[in-house]
Amino acid sequence: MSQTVDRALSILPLLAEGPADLGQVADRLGVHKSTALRLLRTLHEHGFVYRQSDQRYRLGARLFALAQEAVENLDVREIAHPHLVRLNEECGHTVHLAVYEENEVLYIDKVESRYPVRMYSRIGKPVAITVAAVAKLLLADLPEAERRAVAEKLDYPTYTSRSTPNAPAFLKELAKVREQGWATDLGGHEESINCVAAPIRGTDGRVVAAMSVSAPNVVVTADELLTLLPSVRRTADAVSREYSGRTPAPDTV
Amino acid sequence: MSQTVDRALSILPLLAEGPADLGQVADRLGVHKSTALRLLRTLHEHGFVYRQSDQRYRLGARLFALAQEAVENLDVREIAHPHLVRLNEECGHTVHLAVYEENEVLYIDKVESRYPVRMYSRIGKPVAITVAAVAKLLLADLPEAERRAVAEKLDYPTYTSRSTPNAPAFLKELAKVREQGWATDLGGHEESINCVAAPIRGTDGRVVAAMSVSAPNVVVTADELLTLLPSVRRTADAVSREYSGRTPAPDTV
DNA sequence: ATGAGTGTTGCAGGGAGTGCAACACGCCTG
DNA sequence: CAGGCGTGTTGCACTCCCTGCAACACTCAT
Repeated sequence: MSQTVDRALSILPLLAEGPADLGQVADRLGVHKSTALRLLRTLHEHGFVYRQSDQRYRLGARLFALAQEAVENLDVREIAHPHLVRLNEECGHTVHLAVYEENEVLYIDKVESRYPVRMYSRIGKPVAITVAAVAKLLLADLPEAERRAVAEKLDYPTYTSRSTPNAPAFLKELAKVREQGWATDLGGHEESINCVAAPIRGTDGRVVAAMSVSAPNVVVTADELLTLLPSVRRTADAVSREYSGRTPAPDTV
Repeated sequence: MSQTVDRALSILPLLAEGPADLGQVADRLGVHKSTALRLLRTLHEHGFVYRQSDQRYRLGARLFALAQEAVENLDVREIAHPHLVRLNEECGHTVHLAVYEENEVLYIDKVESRYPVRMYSRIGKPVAITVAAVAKLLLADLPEAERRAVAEKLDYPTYTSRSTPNAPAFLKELAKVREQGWATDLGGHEESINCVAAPIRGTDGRVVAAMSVSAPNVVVTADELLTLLPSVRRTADAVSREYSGRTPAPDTV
């Protein structure tokens, strides 16, 4: 919409890949060096990029601080956190909290497993949207039209033999998830990792977030993990109640 | 430098305080609504802001994902992390890693205390720069001129009776820290919390990061905490060695 | 020294962003 | 239901700000 801003913002993901010098930035933006320089300067003044001692640019600290502030302001996260901790204390496995936003699902909170063998994940990382249990719950609740549109647009990488293969299969799975009110991912992302997830709803019943328990099957089998479903659902419901009670106007997140 | 970009970027910290609608954004920027709208649209397209169901804007997920990616790419952090974990296993207290960047010191990694009573802090949060032990180490290593300039410019909030009161006192403290090669914060930020910190150096001997162990004095007295100084220094030195060995060109971070 | 490779700085032209005013919409009130 | 707010949105001229160029400064190699 705004050319200058558009270019400036395009620099950031570019630098996220790693530090780059002026020439590289200019090339990848397709603009003159002097133009890139001025954009970088503006970003620099705001602390969004940082200039290393070797003159190359990389993402700056302010960006990081901003993001932290943003995520801390998410109501659901704040409310859910103690519940996640309690669930973790109860079962010992990794507990995740995720939200949906603009074709992406991402973890906004996490409590680490207390077992030595842990699942790898990180807060802020976009989730494997076609297979993750939390993603299924969040997408299953979208309005029909949007759900179809999103499903069509997605890629369906075959992480494992049990990954969701394509849009129709995904939509079918979403229908099932929507019906039953909970979801699983049994080795669809990583062969040896299983998850079981439940939705968190706002006052209007819309799914605002989803939480899951994940564990590698060297620790517990899929069947054993499924026995945790009731406590996961109980926890999610408790969060829903608290969330609904506290927020007067229901936000999408 | 670039007006449009400048304005657009100013929106982000503004939204970090909380969601805002178009009018509020326009007012605080001092521009016409239509201008603000176009800036917000551009930010939106890049996923930096998100539009809630009530039409208000807040910071978007991409921002968060970007920041995570950025911090994961920091070499020091990657190298230091296992060492921090080991130190935590050894002593049980909260371990922090911090860097300096453009008049700010911020935590880039943290291992939580294993004691029930913990110090509050968060990754990405700017550190109380005039009192924190890690901040002292990072600032003490700046070139004389810059160090003075920064010290003059800072505020000196009196968090407690033992907080650094003003620039001269701070510079004196920095000189001492520089001399001895380690630093402490004994109740300068929170009355009941003590820290002991050591520097991490790059190939050229410049301080690139600092790490600390913190504990409330209900868990250990300041004196007891000081007995950990040798292991903190040992750990920091180990990180320094590994970091120097691995990075061919020394970066400021 | 000499050159290639950087990053940096005026400058003039024109395209891009700006503010205005008018419009569209939802929401409340009488 | 009409009317009146308070929003967010769009078209359109004007002009200002951004752009690309070319020349300059600087640091490394060889």
